[in-house]
This record gives sequence, C-alpha cells and structure tokens, in this order.
Amino acid sequence: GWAGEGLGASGKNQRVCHAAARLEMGSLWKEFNRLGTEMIVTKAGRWEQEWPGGLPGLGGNPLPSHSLCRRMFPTFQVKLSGLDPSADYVLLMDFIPLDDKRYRYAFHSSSWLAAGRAEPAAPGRVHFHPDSPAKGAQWMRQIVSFDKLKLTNNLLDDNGHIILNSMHRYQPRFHVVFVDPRRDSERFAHQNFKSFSFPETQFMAVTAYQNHRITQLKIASNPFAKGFRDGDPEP
Amino acid sequence: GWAGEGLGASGKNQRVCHAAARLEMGSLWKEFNRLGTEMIVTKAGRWEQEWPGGLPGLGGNPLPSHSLCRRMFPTFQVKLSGLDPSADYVLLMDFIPLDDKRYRYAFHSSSWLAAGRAEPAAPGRVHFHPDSPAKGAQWMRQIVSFDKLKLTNNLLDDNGHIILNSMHRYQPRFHVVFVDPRRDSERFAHQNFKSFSFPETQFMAVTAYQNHRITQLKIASNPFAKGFRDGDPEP
DNA sequence: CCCTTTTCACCTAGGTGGTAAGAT
DNA sequence: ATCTTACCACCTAGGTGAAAAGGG
Repeated sequence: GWAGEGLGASGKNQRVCHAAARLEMGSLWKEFNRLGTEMIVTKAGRWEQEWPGGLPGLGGNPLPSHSLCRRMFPTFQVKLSGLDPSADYVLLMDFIPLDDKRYRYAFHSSSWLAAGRAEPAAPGRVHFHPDSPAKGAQWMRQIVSFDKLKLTNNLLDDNGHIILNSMHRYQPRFHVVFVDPRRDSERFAHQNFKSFSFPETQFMAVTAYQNHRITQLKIASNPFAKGFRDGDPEP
Repeated sequence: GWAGEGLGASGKNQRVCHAAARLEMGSLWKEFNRLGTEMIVTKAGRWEQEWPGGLPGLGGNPLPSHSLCRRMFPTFQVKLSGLDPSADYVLLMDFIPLDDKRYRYAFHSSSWLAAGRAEPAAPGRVHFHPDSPAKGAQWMRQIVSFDKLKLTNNLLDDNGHIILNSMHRYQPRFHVVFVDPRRDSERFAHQNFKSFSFPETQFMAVTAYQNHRITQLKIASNPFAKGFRDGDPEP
C-alpha cells in the first residue's frame, strides 16, 4: 500500500494532484494567438554594455539605467486552486521548443515559412516566481503574475533570464512544485510537481515584430505602448 | 543540560545568538541624527480617497494612482552576518516610542520642546520584510533593505502600514527571527529571535518638516528630491 | 497660532515600439 | 535581402518637498 504521503490516482502527491490553473487574460492571449503571437527577445544584459576595449579613467562599466531585456506581453498570469493552503509550493516557468524548425516571415504573403532546422537549443533555463516558496493559501489568494520574467537571445546571459532563439517557436510551461519536507524528498521528486501548458500562449521569438497586426495589437493592449496609439481612445 | 537545539550563553538559540547586523549608510544616518531626524507621516491609504457621500455612476472609488503614505529616508538597511546559511529566518521591524512626551518645534530657537504627555499609542504594528521567510544564506548575500516600509498617522489604516503619532519620537527596531521547525516551537519563541536598535536611527514623526536643515539634507541626499536642488552639483 | 491635508511640478526607474544604422 | 542592434521619444508607476488651503 501507499504509506506516508498519500498519492492520487495519477501517481502524484495529494498536495499537487488536485492543483488547477486558469490562464488569466485568456481572450487577449487568444486574440494574439489567432494572429500568431510574437515576443521580442533582445541581448543586453549588463555585460553587453562594456566598452569594447575598455576605457581608461572609468572605474568599471557604465551600467545601463535599466536592463534592456524584454518582458512578455501579454504577461503570463494564472489563478490557482486545489492547493493545500498550509503546504509550501514553488512556482516556476520554462519554455520548450514547439518544433525543430527555424522560421522566416514572408512579408508578401504575411505568413511564416519554415526555413531550415532549428539552431542548437539554448541552455534550458527556468524562471522561479520571485515569491517562491510560499504557502498554498498565499498563491491561491490572488492572481499569480510572472511579470518579472524576461526574455533574451543572449546565449551568454548571466542575469538568469530565459534564453530563446529568435525565429523559433516556443511553448511556455508552468509548474507547481510541492516543497516536500521529508528528509528523502528527492526520491519523490517525480510525484511532487504538476505542469500546465496553455496552447494559446505559444509564440514566435523575434528581435523585431514581423506581422504588423501583432504590432498594432501590442500597441492597442499594452499600457506601456500608449504613446504609439492613434486617436480613437476606447475606455 | 540543554537537549535538542543548542543554546548559547545568552539563552538564545544557536541559530540567532551569533547574528550580527551592521547599519548601512551609517554616516548619513548620523548626519541626520545630529540635526534631529524627522520622518514624514501622512494619512491617505486608499480608504481616504472615497468620495464624501458617494458619487452616482461611478463603480467603486477612484483609487489613487499610488499610495500617498511615505517611506523612510534614509532607508533602513542592514548587512547581516552570523546566520545559519541553511536555516529559515523572518526579518521584521517595529517602532517603539522613545518617551511618553508630545513635542512642538520652536522656530525662534530652532529646537524641539516637550509639550505635554504622549497621545495614546497607536496599535503596535510590525513590518515583515517582504522576502521573508528566506534562508540565512540569502539574507547574508547582500544588503537587506526595508524600502517598502511606509509610515502613516492614520489610526484606521488598513494597508498594514506602520502607524505613528505625529510630533512623537520613535526608535526603529530590527528583529531576526529563526523559523523553528519543531512542532512545539511556540515554547521556544523567546529563544528564537534577536533584536537590534541603532540609536542613530531614532526620529521625530512629523506631518511637515519643521527644521529647515533637515529639509535641506533630505533634498541633498534623496534622489527623488533632486528636483528641489539648487545649482552646485556634487557627484 | 500650530499643525494637518491636498495638490502640484519635478524627479527616479523602467517598459513600449519606431527608426536608422549595422551585420551577415 | 534578412535579421539584429542601438538609441530615442513617449509612456506607466510612483517617490520628493513646496505651497496653499484647511482645521482646531
């Protein structure tokens, strides 16, 4: 029989097997997905700002006022339920290649075309939600937002950002991990997490927007892009 | 003898008895303290923004774009050492009245005068550092900054801010609390924390600055007040 | 008179896509 | 030709003390 921590029918720990995640802003994600979501990736963590050959008289590098790496928009946000309110959980995200292709955008037909095999995959990083670890009760209290997550195409990034290849497609994944207090918790690692993938959140990584309708939807829906909106304000 | 968790000579748990905290920006604190540090307290959490009698046609209150409660300047920041890197700690602050007096500022003599007994003390709140709980290693890795801590004179504040009486003197206190994993940890609560008070951080709560030299030092040293600086820039 | 509240211009800090130049 | 980078104006968000208005 199963002793100690109870296991659900799925072979998962009871602390995670009932966990459920609802994607927030689902209609916005679907609107982007219908057009083919694009997410900007840039280089420029701190190291990028070094003077090419060093510059005498200046101690250290002129650090940029803010990191130039880009967040996702829409932001990945979920409403959680089914957690044990008093148990500890870590929440994290990763990004998996949707295929092994490289793409290019055909402007004349306004469509994406496969253009060869994928480049070598970047080191597979994960992004821990900065509030981790926290109790189930706290995670379920309100929407969990991954708005600190940043994307880069810099293979040498040392700021812990998510590294993606431009012109490749990705599927964001979301993981709920129960922090098992048992001494030999490693033995149960495979039972202690539950993962979620929302197909409407898949996207193409780009260094500049290709599809003009994506650009327009970003401008229309991202508050930080308000400066590029034409007249017609809609409240 | 002492069984289980070891206790130091102080009767404190070994996890906290070696903890040490160094106040950051000590010279700036001392400069303020020499003049008599003042900290602004305001009302205006969200509830303050309600329309007096309610306004038809508007769903809910017009929430302010940002809370009007004020942070401390200088910010209370410490560098920690002597923690157990792998143990969990909660860090928090509270504020204790330095005496039972009310004060007024005599402009002619540029000095503070006692002016009667203290008003009833506000409910004694604490401010948990938002990264709590975290491992000793993480707390010790870099300076711990209480820059999210906000002060208010609103006795009915429901945003969890620190409530202080204007024209009263306070001593900030800093507490390191070991998160005891034992079932009966309540029994050891008195052994599991260590507190720190830095005399140079004591201050007078005010609704508007009284001492002009304090105002000038705030303007000179707080980046957010740069707009009020006269010429002479000093890098 | 003393103290508090409100509103404001002016900052810090950082998230947008546009644009032109650069790289391959 | 295609893709990437650097810099920019223009936003959001929010932390300053000044000044005027308000209240006892």
